[in-house]
Amino acid sequence: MEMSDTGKPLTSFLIEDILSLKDRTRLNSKHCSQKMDRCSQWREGAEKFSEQLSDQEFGEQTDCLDTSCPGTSESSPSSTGKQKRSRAAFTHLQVLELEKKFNQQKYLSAPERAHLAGTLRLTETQVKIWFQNRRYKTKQKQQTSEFCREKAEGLGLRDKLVRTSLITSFCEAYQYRPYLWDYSGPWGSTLW
DNA sequence: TCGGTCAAAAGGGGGG
DNA sequence: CCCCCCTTTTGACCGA
Repeated sequence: MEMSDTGKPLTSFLIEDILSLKDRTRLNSKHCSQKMDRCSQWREGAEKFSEQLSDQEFGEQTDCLDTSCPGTSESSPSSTGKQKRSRAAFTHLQVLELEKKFNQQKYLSAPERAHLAGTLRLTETQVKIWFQNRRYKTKQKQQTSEFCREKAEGLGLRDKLVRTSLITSFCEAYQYRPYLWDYSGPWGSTLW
């Protein structure tokens, strides 16, 4: 189990990050209503894993990884002829570990990728594509933050109503995309 | 059950 | 090969 400088498992920080979405989604609930449940999936998932990890060290515990994940098992071409493209739904734990690694480094070498894939019971391609997509999402998020900050700066502090309106628009646009929310974003934590 | 919606895994083009 | 940059398609969920 990899530890942070403070001695806490790195995994716990990820869980804290995900759990922090709880308060934000609650703040956005007046815009969100029904779609709140999608965010709830993340929260509930994080809470469940938080409980799991408090009971047992993750370490070499791999049997809790969902091997029924469609993408992890080699999908042999069906005899029906036309092959339907399948999209694997990674488990929360797989995503947690991928996120943990991504927090450490944005790019993986081939050996690192192979090791991670083996640990998570994913293919190397899946890990590669996941990192690729994740980098793209991060970039999108940064661009969004950048854009919104420039907007707010352009308005200055004199008109907080306008700024609030902008922020509200932002929240409405990205309420269903938690990964786009910048934790230490341009408006800081006071916004949330 | 069915259609709408969303996130995200995978596809694919272009470049080094 | 792998990367970025979208785009497509799928799986999961929800309300009616």
